[in-house]
Amino acid sequence: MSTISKENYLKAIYQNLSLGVAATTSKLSNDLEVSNAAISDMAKKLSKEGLISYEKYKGMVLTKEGKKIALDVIRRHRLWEAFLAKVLGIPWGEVHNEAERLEHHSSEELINKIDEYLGYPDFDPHGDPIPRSNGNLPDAPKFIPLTKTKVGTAYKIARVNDKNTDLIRYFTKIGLKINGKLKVVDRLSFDDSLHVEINGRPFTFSEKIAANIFVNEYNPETEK
Amino acid sequence: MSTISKENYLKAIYQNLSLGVAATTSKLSNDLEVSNAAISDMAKKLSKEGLISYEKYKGMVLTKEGKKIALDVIRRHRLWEAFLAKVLGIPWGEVHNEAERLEHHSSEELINKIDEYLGYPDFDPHGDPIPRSNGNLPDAPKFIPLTKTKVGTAYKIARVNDKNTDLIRYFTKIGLKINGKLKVVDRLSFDDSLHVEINGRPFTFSEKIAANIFVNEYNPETEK
DNA sequence: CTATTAATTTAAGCATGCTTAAATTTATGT
DNA sequence: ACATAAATTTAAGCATGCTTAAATTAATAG
Ligand SMILES: [Mn+2]
Ligand SMILES: [Mn+2]
Ligand SMILES: [Mn+2]
Ligand SMILES: [Mn+2]
Repeated sequence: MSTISKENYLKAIYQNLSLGVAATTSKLSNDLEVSNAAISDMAKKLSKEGLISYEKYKGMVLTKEGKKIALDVIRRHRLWEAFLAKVLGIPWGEVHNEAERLEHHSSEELINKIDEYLGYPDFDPHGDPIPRSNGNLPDAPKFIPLTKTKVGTAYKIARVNDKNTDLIRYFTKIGLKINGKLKVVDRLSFDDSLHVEINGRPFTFSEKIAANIFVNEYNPETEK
Repeated sequence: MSTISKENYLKAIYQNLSLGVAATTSKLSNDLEVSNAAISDMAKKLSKEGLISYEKYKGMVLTKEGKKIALDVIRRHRLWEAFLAKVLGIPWGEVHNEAERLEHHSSEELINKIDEYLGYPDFDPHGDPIPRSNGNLPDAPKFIPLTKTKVGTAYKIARVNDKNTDLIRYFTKIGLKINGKLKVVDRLSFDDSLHVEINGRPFTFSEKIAANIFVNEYNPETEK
């Protein structure tokens, strides 16, 4: 049977794998903030239930069934984020934490109602794609982290990491938002910090911040 | 610390006491669908935490602190019910089950946003009063169960039991709704079943159904 | 008042999901 | 290749919230 804990493990495994990161014991231990022993323990259970494939000392991979559950949790999470932001005006930096709990406690009917209410959105407030009820992900333009951008080029914000409230509050403060424009002015080789321009105003991002912002090349044609 | 289980126990105790029913082991065992032993067990814990006062073989009573938590859970429950019904159009018979889970997983900020969004409503979709954030209950006209009504008199529906989806679906089907009008036509002494009229149409309610509908005397002055 | 029944509590045990500490396996540097 | 370090698993144990079965207390009928 699927429990809250199992849903969270499957989600964490999926999110690592989808970023090309191996779902190892220590990585998941770090992500889920539980001991390595807890991960090992749960790996056995999930494997026995056919939700992951797992061999001792190797990482974990989701089975078809496990992936289905993971995507469904992510769907519920992102729809809640979108819904809370849109209907209640909860800031995009705060919705993640609410969704983190609600995602485990909403019926399929409720989630589908939310989906319908929002007009079947493709993306959540942070630019993350919302899995459809059939388990498919909407097509999305490939984006790159700000750390891999070219100096002197303009970009469009496609996605930000949604997990840190403070960081997103800062984004709001400086006018950085999804689909907004950002120009990369300079990159300091000393620490890879980045000088950028948003709405004509200059800001400096540490490499760590830049790694949490994802962009596409800016195409003036598609803008108004 | 307060957990989901403890919130449910406190809520069940409150709801019994507020109906004048003693919160005994067997009553709570029945309400919460767990064994008597589980109730006894939890009673000790809640008592130790100062949330109820409890003596073996006597019933349980909420302390001030316990009552505060109970009212807060009920507040969250009823605001969720009202919100889901209003925003997503979820039928009033279905919202209870959703709220039963969401009530344990929403931050105070979220609940207050919902409250604000709804314009600080006094009642939920079933006519139950919504505790305010300060723990007060809104003033409400006292109502009586349909079983205690007088034959030949018209009443206004004030509240229905929200716990049975099928029953409420039936109410919807026959046009019975909160603030709607209902006339008591006859009561059969054989089984205390009730003949009523709603929108000019006749229906018969068993005593059990009648016990789950609460009304005030109908006052044509206050109606349009 | 007492015998029987009903209600409640106690006892023992189980599943889940954690923990820390010890043991084991794998990876790495020389 | 081999010693050491890092990662992982195993072992033992704990808290929560249940269960069933046995023991105890309270209520009730005669
Ligand atoms: Mn999120
Ligand atoms: Mn998001
Ligand atoms: Mn309800
Ligand atoms: Mn209700």
